[in-house]
Amino acid sequence: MSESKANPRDNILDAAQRVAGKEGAGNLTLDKVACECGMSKGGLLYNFPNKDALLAGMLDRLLEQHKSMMDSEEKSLAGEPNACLKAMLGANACHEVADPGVYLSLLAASAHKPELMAPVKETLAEYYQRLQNESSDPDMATILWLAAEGLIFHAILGLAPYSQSEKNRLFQKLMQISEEAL
Amino acid sequence: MSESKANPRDNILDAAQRVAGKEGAGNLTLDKVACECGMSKGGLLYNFPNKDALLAGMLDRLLEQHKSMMDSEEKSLAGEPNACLKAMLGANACHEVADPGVYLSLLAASAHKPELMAPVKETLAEYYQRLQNESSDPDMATILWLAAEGLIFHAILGLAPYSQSEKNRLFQKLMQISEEAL
DNA sequence: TCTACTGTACCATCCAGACGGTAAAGACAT
DNA sequence: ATGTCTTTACCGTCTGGATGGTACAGTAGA
Repeated sequence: MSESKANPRDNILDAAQRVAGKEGAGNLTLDKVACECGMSKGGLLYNFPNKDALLAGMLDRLLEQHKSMMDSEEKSLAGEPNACLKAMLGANACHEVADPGVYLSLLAASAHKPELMAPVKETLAEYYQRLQNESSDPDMATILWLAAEGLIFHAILGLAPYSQSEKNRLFQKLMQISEEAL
Repeated sequence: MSESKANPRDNILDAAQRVAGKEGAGNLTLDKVACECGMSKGGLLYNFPNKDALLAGMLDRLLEQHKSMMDSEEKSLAGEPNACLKAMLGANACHEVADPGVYLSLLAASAHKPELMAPVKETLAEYYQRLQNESSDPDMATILWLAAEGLIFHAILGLAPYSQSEKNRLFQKLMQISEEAL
C-alpha cells in the first residue's frame, strides 16, 4: 500500500491539472476530473465539496509547494546578498521544469472565479515586499523577478516562442545578473 | 450621426471586453455580451457567426492595435539603437495604460479554446525573432521584454502587488535600461 | 456496526447555436 | 411615382446537450 497510491486529494489535484492541460483551463469540469483520476463524481465531491473548493485546493497546493521550494533554496543560499531574489528565481525555474502544468491552476481559477485568486495575490505581495526590503537594487530585482514571471506566463498560455533550452539559459542568465549587477 | 455610434463589430468587441472584466474571462457568454451591448443574441450572431469567431475577433483587434502602436513608436524612434525593443516596451506600456482590459481577450480565448491563440503565438514569435536580430545584447533585450510581459500578465490576472504609478515607473526604468545597458 | 468512501441516478440551470420572423432600405421595372 | 422583389441587419424563441450539485444506496475495512 506504499506504491503509486497517494492520498486521494493529491490524486484528484493531479488529475485536475492534467485535465486543465488537455482541455484548456476554462474547460475543467468535475466530470472530466473524476474520469481522469478513475473516480466517480460522487467520490470527487466527497473530497472536494464543490468546484470552488477544488480550484482553491489546486491553488493552495501550488502556493505551498512554491513556498517550500523557496525556503529550501534560501536556506542553501545562506546569507548571500540578494538571497531572496535568487531563491525566487530558483523556485520559479525548478517548479516550471518539474511540471509545467502546475501553474495551470492559476489560469483555471482566474477564468472560473477571479476571487479565488486572492491568496495568490497576497503571496505575490509578500514576495514583492521582501524583494523591496532585501535587495541591494530593488528596481533591478523587481525587473528580474518580473522577467521570470513573464517566462512562466508564456509557458502557461503556451505562447513561448523560445525552446526549453533557451528558456533554461534565460533563467540562468537571470541568476547570473542577480549576482553580478546588484 | 457622427457621435457615439461606432460600427457594431467594435461595439460588440468592447462589450465583450467589459463582460470579461466583470464576470471573469471564463464566464464570457454570448447572452451576456449581447445584453451588455444592448443587442439581442440573434443580432450578435449576425455579426459574429459563433463564439469562436467572437473570441478570434477580440484577439485579432488586439493584435492589430498592438502592431500599429509598435509601428508608430518605431517610426518616431527612427534609427536609434535597439529601436525594436524600445518600441515593444512602449507599445506594451501605452496599450496597458489606455485600457487595462484589452488584454483580457488573451485570458478568455485561452480558457475557452487554446487553439485560438495560434495567431498570438505567431506574433510573439515574430517579435522575439526581431529582438534577437536587431538588439545589441539579445539576452538582455529578451529579459527586459519578458519583464514587460510579466507586468502585463500580472495586470490581466489582477495580481499586481504594486500601484499603477509604481508600474509606470517600472516601465520607464525598462526604457531607461534599454538605452543605457545595451 | 460505524466510518469512510464509492458509484449511480437524477435535477435544475445554463449555454451555444439554430431558426423563423420582421422592419427598413434600396433595386428595378413599369 | 408606384408597386414588387431583394437584401441587410437585427430580434426573440427554442432545443439539445453540458454542467454543477444533490440524494442516496451500497461496500469494504476497523
